[in-house]
Amino acid sequence: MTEPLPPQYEPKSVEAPLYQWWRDHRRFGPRGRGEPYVIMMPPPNVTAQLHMGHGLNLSIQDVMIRFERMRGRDAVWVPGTDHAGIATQNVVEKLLAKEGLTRFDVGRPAFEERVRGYVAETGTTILEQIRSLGASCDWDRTYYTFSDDLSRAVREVFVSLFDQGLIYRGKYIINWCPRCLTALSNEEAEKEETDGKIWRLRYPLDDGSGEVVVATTRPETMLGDTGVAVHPDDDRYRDLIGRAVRLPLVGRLIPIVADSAVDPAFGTGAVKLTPAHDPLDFEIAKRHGLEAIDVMTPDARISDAAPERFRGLDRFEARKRVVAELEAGGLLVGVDAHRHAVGHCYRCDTVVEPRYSDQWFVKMAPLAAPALDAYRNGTLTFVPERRGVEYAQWLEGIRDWCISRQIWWGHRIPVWYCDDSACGAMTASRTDLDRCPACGGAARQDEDVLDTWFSSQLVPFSSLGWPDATGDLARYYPGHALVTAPEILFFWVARMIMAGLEFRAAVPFTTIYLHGTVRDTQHRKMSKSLGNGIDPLDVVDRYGADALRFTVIGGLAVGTDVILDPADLDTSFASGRNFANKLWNMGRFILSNLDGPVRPLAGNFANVVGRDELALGDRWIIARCDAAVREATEAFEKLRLNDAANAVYRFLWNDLADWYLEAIKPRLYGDVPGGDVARAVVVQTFDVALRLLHPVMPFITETLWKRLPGRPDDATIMVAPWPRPDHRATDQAAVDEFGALQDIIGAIRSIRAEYNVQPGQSIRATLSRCGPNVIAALRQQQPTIERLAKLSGLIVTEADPAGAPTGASAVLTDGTSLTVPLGDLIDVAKECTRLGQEIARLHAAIGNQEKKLGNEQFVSRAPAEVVEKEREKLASWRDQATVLEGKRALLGCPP
RNA sequence: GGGCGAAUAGCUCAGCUGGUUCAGAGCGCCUGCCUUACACGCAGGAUGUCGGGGGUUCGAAUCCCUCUUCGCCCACCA
Repeated sequence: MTEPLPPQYEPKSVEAPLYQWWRDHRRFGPRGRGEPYVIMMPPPNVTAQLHMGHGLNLSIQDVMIRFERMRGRDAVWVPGTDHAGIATQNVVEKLLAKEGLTRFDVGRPAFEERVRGYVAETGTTILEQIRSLGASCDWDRTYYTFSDDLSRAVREVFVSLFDQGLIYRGKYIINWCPRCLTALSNEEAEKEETDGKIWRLRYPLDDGSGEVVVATTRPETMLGDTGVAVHPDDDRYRDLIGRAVRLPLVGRLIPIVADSAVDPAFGTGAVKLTPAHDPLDFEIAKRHGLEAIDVMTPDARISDAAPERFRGLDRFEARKRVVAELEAGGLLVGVDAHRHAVGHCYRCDTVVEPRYSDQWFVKMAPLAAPALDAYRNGTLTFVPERRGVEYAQWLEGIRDWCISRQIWWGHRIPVWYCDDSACGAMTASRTDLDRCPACGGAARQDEDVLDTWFSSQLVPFSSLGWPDATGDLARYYPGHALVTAPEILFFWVARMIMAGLEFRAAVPFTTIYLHGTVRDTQHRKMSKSLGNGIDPLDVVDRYGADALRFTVIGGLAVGTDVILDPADLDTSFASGRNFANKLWNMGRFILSNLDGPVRPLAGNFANVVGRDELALGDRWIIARCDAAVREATEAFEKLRLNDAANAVYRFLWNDLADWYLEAIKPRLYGDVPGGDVARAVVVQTFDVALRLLHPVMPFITETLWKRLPGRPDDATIMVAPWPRPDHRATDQAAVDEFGALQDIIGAIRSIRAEYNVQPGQSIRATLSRCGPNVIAALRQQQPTIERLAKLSGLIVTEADPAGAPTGASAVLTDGTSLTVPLGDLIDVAKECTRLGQEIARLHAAIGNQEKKLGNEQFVSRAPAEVVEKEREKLASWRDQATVLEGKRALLGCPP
């Protein structure tokens, strides 16, 4: 690794050897050292390749991990799991396509084996992809839905909850996806505001003496009506309670019941009851002993329970047909537009059908209570904070969790039923059964599988060897942070917390960092189906992992979305790409100028090189570097990763590269003495900056850092100590003096540009009215000023600029007067205008300031400090204006 | 319908506890430079009634109210 750096920054040639080296050395970080710091790895999508969301997620996590490791903690990733939701569905569909199968070709156990194999295969690839982003995960196994550990844990948990009576089975209205042919949890049925209609239907009384008008948004369900409900206090219907109506189209006689769940103000105040297809109807019907008639097949066609002419019709077809027939029969009173929330399947977006069905549930209230406490007592920290409110609200209103699914992959429910109907025992078991434990007869396992999140919620401990409580579990549980997208706050995060509290008596992590979504310029979520995605590996290929990481981290305020333009990668990733290149070239420049002796600095910036040997620029860059250490450290600690990244960026580019490196060139080249000190300082500050930046840009920083002098071959920045602030570096005088120098150089450069002075053309400048205390300092910096402002000569004088030659001029904030004689380049009229504008600007500011200070209220009420500062400002501006007016007079400008 | 955010340069966004980094950054734009680390660069520059209106305050991009517009979460009013 000691060959000279290639002149061109080539991401691949930087990343490939390091990646290999990290892997060979298994040196991503310490193991078993210090206090552990654990980040839960969210589900990597094993279906094909990472998407930009993963790129973002992995970058954030890796920054946190690397930061902690450098601070001496044993930071690890706990492998997450691929869940059987959208991701595994994709896996399965790919597998089916690959093997030319249809979903019904395969028996469950055999099929699970194949899924398992495929996942293991692609999982390895995904690991490689994850690492190519620079992610320092040092685990080498995949942990997926069908791993044996997880299967064991699932049974353990299921049986435990079952034995406590927290899992039960029953017939309830659940959300049903007619396309996936399975039950869904409430969370999986995504509500979407939809413009629909509400129909008012006429139901005649059985004796023809009148009618009830009911309102419905799903008229087709009337085929399954078994009653009509009204509010008991509703005067309009009081007399009808207990009577019966003749259900149109079907002819069934159904009762009118009174129930306070009915809102008399909504619709017509009368609700048709379809207990098999609506949760509220179901509740009401249960209270009144009404039958539930399921009029739909699993794929949402009208079933045999309905009159023959409707059978087999799709639900939406049936809706039209029912409405048409009612209208024809004069039974349609009216129809209104109605906006309401309709559930959609989160996997396939099909409209969910509420369906009466026999399913398994988890009783959530007892599990939710401790999880809510953990938030309220401050154990859990959400970043950003407001997500905690969502978390709490969800837990407060939590409903029982439907965990059974009728899909053809997943963990089977570990319950066995006795074949003998006389026995009828139902047994939950950790091991497979073939006989009924009660009567010894044949037993068969429940056909349904568990909601994927039932297993996913166990990952924080199941992946650490649970139920074995020693080893990794003892060391790494409870963990610390989870970084994920807010979409799965309820699906996954909340449930992991509940499961952790229930089975390990501790929350699995205390910090929950919820990052934003990656979107395109139209603010649409990036997705494969829309084709607006950015493949992070493509970005890595073009610009490098460091550029990708810097772009997303630097442009990411906590909890906000990241907007990237898939059509213009060059622009989207420009900040990271440019910075990577800049850093590379800074490294090349510094490393190629270390030929002379480099004296080490002890500690961060201390004094093997004596303080009196340091030049102003040295003291300044050391102070700036120390400030960057403080800023970056604080920002990382607060998880304000963008602030941290940008703080280091500013230090490296705006301070180190733009000013310090330029300032020390003569010393480095040996034109002036002090090269060894300059080398010591530049190595030291660059080293510190590389370490600060390493969490964000691991590859370039490692590559450059390893080549700094005095590094053993196997040294790695990954475990280099995190820079600490050093009070000895603080040097306000140097910051002020160097700042003045920057102002002077800036003013001269402005004049050069203003008058189009060609770079080759040498000019002179005069600084006058310098205070006696700064004049010595300025004279010392004269060569630096001349160099950076491209002057052929600089006169520094205490005198007033009286009699100064004609030239362009400016005044600095401390009242120093700058004059640049330009000979025939000068345009007196232009200069007069320029000065006039500047003076006008100052007068305006002076006017405002006088008004402000003339305000008795301000002077008496504002803190003395503030008032004093404002006075100083005013004095300085007046002084500047006076100087400029003098210059104007000298030029003979018209007043 | 309930809860919560956001609106700042052409674009994407910082601006944390009201007052010296208060109007900023990156990209884009304009002018001049291939200055031997870097043209993915250097130097200089332009651009904003900080969404509208009101209030609190000596002082508001920042705090309060209100309106407008977007967004997120939740919700069995059929």
